[in-house]
Amino acid sequence: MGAYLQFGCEALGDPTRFAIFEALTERPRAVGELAGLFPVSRPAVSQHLKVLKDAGLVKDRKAGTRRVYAVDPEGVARLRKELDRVWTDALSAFKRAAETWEEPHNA
Amino acid sequence: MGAYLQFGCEALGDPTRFAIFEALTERPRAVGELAGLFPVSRPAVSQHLKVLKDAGLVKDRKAGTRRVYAVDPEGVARLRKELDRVWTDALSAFKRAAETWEEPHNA
DNA sequence: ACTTACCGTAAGTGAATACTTACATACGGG
DNA sequence: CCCGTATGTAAGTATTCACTTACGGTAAGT
Repeated sequence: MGAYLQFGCEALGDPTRFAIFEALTERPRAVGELAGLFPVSRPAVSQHLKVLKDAGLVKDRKAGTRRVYAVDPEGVARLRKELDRVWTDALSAFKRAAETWEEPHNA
Repeated sequence: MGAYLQFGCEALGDPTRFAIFEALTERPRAVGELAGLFPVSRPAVSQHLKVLKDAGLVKDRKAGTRRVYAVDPEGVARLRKELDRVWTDALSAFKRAAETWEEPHNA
């Protein structure tokens, strides 16, 4: 019953952006600190963070002149739940087709 | 601890490709059948299926003149496990930073 | 054998997007 | 105040990548 959901899997599609998110799963970090971890410019990191934030996967907080980003547990839980549904459907589809693997349904 | 993994999250980054994968979580389908479900050409579907197959998320089987694709439970389980680690890290990072996040101690 | 159905791949095109540099803004320290 | 730090945004570029059409190849039906 897909329809197409955008929930945030797109946000993790880019390797650099995924790596930035993964760095935030270690601890909250400022933008400049993140930029030092990857071979991209600081503005590029800012743009990736914007995508992650729009997807609800991270949130930010002002700390003096710096801006600290951290994972947003709410968005993370939501994405996890959506994906868990997909994985469950996938595995149940496999079990269901395990024996009828011989006859594909046609349209 | 990162390094950057490619495990297959990229494969689900594209909406069309994700929808194709989701269609396979319902039941195994032939290429032509999948192409009938989305407003893209059949070769486009073939290319998406190649990406999904290279990521280990689907497998294929010849059935006469048709080729039937189905979810690969092994690759699905692997991706699920990897992502579960990420989600776990994310939530534990949140709990660890929960106290220092809300109210910065005024000084 | 000829034909039809089904599919993968090659090649080329167009659009999405990740990246850069340049600029404007907010904060804190001297 | 002035200055250095830290960041977001704008604008432009370049590269990725999703898509199409064209073609070749295989399997089944007649």
